[in-house]
Amino acid sequence: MMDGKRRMLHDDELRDIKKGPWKVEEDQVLINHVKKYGPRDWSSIRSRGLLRRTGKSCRLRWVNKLRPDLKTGVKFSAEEERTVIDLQAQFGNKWAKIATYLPGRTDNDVKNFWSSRQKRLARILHTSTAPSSSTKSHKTTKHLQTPPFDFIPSLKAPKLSLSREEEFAAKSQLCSSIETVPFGEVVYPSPINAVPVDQQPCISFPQFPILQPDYPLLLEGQDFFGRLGAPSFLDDDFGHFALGTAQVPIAPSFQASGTLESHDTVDIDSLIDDDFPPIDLFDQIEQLPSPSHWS
DNA sequence: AACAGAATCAACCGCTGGAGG
DNA sequence: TCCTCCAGCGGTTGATTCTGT
Repeated sequence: MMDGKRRMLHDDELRDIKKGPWKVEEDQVLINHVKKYGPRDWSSIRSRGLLRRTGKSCRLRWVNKLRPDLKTGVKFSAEEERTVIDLQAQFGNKWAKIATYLPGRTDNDVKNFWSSRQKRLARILHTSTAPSSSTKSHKTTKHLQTPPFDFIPSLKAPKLSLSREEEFAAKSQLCSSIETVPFGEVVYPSPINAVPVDQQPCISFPQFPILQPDYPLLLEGQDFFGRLGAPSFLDDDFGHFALGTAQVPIAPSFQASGTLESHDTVDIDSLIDDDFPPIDLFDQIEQLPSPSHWS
């Protein structure tokens, strides 16, 4: 419990703290501090009266904005996107860790990129599942029948901080649940079916391979859902994630459409950036059988 | 041109863990 | 051992910019 005097001092300090956008002069002070002392002793900046910012705020400003090696104003390249998606699958939302693999990018950059992507994809899926609520005539949604995506909002990411045992248990549960997915039969290309359980696509999700151009279609389908934000896409629980991974319906859908064969390939870069996810995806989903035909 | 909605960005907040007294 | 301080991290929010209608 603080005594009154110290409490008052604390409140005064709080009142004296400046927040909000940084001015050029403040930046200059901060840069000068770093030049003199290095990127440390952030709280001394305020205690010595140089700035009315908290040490925390100073550090953040330096790390996210003033550091000389930052790629400010440069959009994420396709390669960087791939890296983030891959590493997010490996490490989960460890943005700082992921950022260390991306020169010139901060954890904030990565985090913003990811959340922006999640929002976009969630919106795309939501739009595709609620055609009546949209007044916009979108070429991919206007004909949409009742899509089998009602389960998606209940998806949850695997907790990537799981212990190896927990992860294995979750993976096992995930694989065993595949058979109950309400999309009917699961069709995997035989090479995938041939691999051991713990290497089948439904569970290798967080570790999908470094992508190459002309990657096989069905692995692409798998990767597509990785791109949807695996493993935290729409952020729910791992058990339902089996449904959410939904490489399950996609592969049969592509096959059923008769437009693509399992050995077909797609240009991976076409799935990234502005056109990702491929808008045609929903045309494929559209062709899925209605729930009354599932059994 | 005006507006709405989406996307992006910057900054804050709360929490955690480590170091040091 | 406990307490305090600090650095760092992830989540969230609000402002600004962009884009489509």
